Amino acid sequence: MSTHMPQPQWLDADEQHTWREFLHATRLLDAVLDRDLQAHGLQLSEYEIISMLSEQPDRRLRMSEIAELVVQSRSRLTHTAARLENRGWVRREACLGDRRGVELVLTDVGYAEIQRMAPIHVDGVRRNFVAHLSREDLLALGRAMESIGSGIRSTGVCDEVSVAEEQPA
Amino acid sequence: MSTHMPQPQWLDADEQHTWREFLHATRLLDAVLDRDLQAHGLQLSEYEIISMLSEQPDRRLRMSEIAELVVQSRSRLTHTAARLENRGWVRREACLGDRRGVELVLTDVGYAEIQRMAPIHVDGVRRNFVAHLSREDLLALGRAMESIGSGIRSTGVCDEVSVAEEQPA
DNA sequence: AGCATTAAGTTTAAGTTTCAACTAAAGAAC
DNA sequence: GTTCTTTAGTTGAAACTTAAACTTAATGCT
Repeated sequence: MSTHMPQPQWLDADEQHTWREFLHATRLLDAVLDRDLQAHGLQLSEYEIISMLSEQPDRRLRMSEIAELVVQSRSRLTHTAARLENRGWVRREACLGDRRGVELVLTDVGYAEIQRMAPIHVDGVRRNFVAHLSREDLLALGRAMESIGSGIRSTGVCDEVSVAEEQPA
Repeated sequence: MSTHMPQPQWLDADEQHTWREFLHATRLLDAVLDRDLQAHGLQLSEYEIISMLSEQPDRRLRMSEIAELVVQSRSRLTHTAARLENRGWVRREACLGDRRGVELVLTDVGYAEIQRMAPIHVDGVRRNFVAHLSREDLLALGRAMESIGSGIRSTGVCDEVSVAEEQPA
């Protein structure tokens, strides 16, 4: 190492290329998946929340757990939950054992809704994502993303969007 | 029910796992990269625009070209460009040859700004993304993302967020 | 040429997300 | 058992993004 990182260590051609394509592809992917759901009146970020709930045995999850799972700030989740609640797809319930806590519960209407959406969404994921990966690549990608994810979680997105230390100037 | 698509073809365990990790990792990645830039007063989406401009030989690009490159709606780009213009980092110029067109030009101040940001951003990309990929995985990922990207571009994000046909009911 | 259509950008309002401040409860320290 | 700190979640305003309507110019068609 050095006293202070003289060079920022640029990306080489392959690294740069992969990063570019990755960024661009993820943006496009988000856009199409979102658009397909929006055509049925639901945002991808809302879908993700409901989807998480639907997979729980009791169809309920604490706000803070959801926030971590879907990588949203607590504040954002509060607002989104309010919207979903207004549509009658989820319900807020006090959390037994921790009186600060709130659980989001998927209603029957909400459950029906996700059942209806899921095939549409999955089809989009298959056509736009899975279909382009060989089995081998699929597995390698899974491992890579796992590693990237845990790397970030460990070095801290911290809370919310986290406070980065300001450089000493 | 219809004659079409009897089963939606669910994802198998590997596919599901990879998709989950992918979605989660990309969200985290976006969050950390954005946070690192925000600490210096710039959003990732703004950075991307300026970065594209800085790579052009004449540091200029048409609005519509930028919009495609960074996958933003034209409207969003108009607003963002206005913000950047207010900070003095870009300038709007009429487009010779097409009087509807507008070009965004990176100012010297904007150029200096991106020079300052680039090392920070690249460092984040390296630590949180590149560092987790073997050379082999890196290349495979590059190819896969290329394929995903062109797949989506061909089947149409279309314009803006595109209009999906409503199902016949 | 003359009219319809498409493309490039902008605008305004509505919708969503972020940011910072806030309430309330749980844990820790003493 | 207070007091201090941390955690959970909400709130309201500001910032940003989206959606739809609109302006202007380029293209196509006849």
